Amino acid sequence: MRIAEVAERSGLTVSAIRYYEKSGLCPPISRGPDGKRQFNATDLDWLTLLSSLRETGMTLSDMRAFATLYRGGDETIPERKSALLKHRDSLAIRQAQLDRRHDILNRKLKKYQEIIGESP
Amino acid sequence: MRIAEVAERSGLTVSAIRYYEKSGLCPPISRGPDGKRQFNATDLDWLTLLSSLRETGMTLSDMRAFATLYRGGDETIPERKSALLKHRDSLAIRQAQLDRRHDILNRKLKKYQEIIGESP
DNA sequence: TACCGACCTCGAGCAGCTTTAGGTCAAGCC
DNA sequence: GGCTTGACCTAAAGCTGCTCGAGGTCGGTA
Repeated sequence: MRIAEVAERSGLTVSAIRYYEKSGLCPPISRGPDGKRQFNATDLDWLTLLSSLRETGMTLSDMRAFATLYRGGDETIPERKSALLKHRDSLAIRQAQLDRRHDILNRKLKKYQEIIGESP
Repeated sequence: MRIAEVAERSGLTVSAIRYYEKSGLCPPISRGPDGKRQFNATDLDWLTLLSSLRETGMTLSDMRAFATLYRGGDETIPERKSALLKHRDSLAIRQAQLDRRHDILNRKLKKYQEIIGESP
């Protein structure tokens, strides 16, 4: 699979994928005879998970820790699970915060509405 | 009002407030005889709104544009309203995205659960 | 009087990419 | 065959939005 396709499917950008590889977030991707990266399904899955973690606010350094666990094989699953649980909690907090901020925006919009007096 | 109090109430950090003033996101805050910033209620309101916009993903440059409109007085309210509407839409999209990512995390957790076989 | 805590400025540092410059290679067209 | 196009490559600099550290000024208090 070409890098452009992986980018589209994982939700990362091409640059971000290269950056992630360079900084050790994913194992070195195998190369074709022309030096181009050739991704397999496992690479795609991993990058998609990384994309989810990143988009939900995990830092690269936490992701690196998670990647290290991953390389440790199945016996690190309980640790990985608790890392994800912790992250899911912080995501829930963040989502609640966004909801509140959303409300504030709505109230502000309502005020503007009252001032200019058009239909919503 | 002291800067520490404004920080706590608005949700910004002390450094961020100073940074926002320096980069023209809020009008110059009045100073006491000792050179310290003295915030009034209007300053607090504005910074709280900025905080909401920022936390929901608006860029500083968009916030600057919004601040410029604000300085233009009441006749810019329709423009401000449409800016906020647009931003609220993009926030909703972002929230939906987060929900999907949240689901992905949950599925991954479920898999781990099945592998290690404990109670959820 | 000497220290503490809260503020100040300015400049450097940091995360997490993105952009740019300069290059390789295969495929498609004339 | 030669030329262009487009997708990829690397390394390095640039960007955003702060944060942190150094070094300094106050007012209050033991």
